[in-house]
Amino acid sequence: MPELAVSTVIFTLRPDETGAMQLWLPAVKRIRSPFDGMWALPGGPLSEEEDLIAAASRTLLETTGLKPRYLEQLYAFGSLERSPGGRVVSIVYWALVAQNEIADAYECENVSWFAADNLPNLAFDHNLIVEYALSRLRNKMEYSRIAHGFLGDTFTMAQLREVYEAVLGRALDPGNFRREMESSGDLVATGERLIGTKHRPPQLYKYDTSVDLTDQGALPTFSEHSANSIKREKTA
Amino acid sequence: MPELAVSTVIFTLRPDETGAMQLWLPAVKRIRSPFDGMWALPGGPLSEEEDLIAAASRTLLETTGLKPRYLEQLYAFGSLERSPGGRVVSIVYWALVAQNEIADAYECENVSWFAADNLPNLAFDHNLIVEYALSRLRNKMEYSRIAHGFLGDTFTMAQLREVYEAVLGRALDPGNFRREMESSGDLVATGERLIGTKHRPPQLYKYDTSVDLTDQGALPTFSEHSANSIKREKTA
DNA sequence: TCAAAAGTGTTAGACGTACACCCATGG
DNA sequence: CCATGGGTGTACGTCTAACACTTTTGA
Repeated sequence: MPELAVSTVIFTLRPDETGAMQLWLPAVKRIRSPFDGMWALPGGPLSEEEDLIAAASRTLLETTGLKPRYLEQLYAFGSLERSPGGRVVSIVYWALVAQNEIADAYECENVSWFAADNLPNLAFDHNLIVEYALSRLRNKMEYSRIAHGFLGDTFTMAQLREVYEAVLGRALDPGNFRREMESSGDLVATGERLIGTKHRPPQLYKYDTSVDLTDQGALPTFSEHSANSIKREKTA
Repeated sequence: MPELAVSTVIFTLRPDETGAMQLWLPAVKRIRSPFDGMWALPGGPLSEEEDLIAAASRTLLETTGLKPRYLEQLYAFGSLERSPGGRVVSIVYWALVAQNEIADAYECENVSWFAADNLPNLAFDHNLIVEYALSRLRNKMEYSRIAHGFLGDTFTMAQLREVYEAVLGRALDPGNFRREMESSGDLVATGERLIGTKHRPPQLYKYDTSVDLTDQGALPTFSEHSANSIKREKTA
């Protein structure tokens, strides 16, 4: 019977040299065959007494020291050729974590973070999997409110917009973006302002977690921070 | 290690008493514990030497005698409680077949078709799975061209519209629908007309299979009849 | 000639996009 | 008072929904 594993693509945003936000993800170094020494997505075999999402969440905790702000199943990969030396079916999840929550302690010899657009050759079909996770992330960014998975509990409109811009890879009109977000009903102004900027102090917002719709499919509900919400999805 | 199975939700459209199209799907009668005697989604354990999608396709062939016109992975279900008596992880696919292709021979004591909105209690969590498959079908109907998975090679604009109306559960404006479909570039007029109606004979169309885009994720490509195509997805 | 569906035309409103402009703060 | 981003106003083009209307067939 085929072996069953769970892996997770974990995204966060980090500023690059110019200050622009960029997607990063962690990989772990393999310490046995096949692909010994190569970087791979964090994960491992599914144990008998563990839920799929629990396995993904545990993997994430072990790799980053974090609880995810968003976690969703991506796809089950099971083609015959994907693992030399033995059939493996991998159920892959993808997750968002906030940059400011990442414990530096977890950056070590066996765990390393890479820019998503500058990955090394990964083990197995993991480069393909990351590409697919990226497309899902970008797609979902357009119609759901997952963006705050990258952010702290409060944030300015500009910070929120930077998340969208980094993920979608294009500039957005600040005025239109503001109106769109405000009319969505998902945001609540905290009344406080961010001070210390060298310009007009921006309003701080948080997400409205009171009205937390789940998907129409009513299925992969994840609510670590009530992160989920769906209007409609356009996927593959 | 958990057992690994593949199941498939197979949709087709049948006219009800009033002539309106309705979604139907086949179930198979279980002949062993657990849930002995209950109806369940067609499927079975994944063998060592079989691709996931091949297993789904085989299941479908055994149940309906058909090759699917559309086939896509739905979700991997793996909660601990879903199968009394032993952990089972099910990777579920969903499929579309054309009504006129279904061989009646496959309707027997152990395989029966049900209206999707009038299902019996199914084994395991299969009612939940069908609900999820339905939401995915409805959602995907709005932005992709899967509709012809229910139809023969040629069809009239009205037949195509009936598919949309049945799946989405609402009436669509014939004029606007026509323009939308024509401007999509996916349809080609065959030049022939359907005769024998008691009104003006409608144009017959087929799908343009020359321009067959795959999804942006570039992943679950299925092209039994070049059925795939994606613009954007909105899902859970 | 009538019914019924095929197929075309037209219009009003919603919505997205672009961009001009004022506001509030630090330096 | 200037630079900078925060925040607001507005107008134009496109898309969509609604519906009137003409066309072509069978009966």
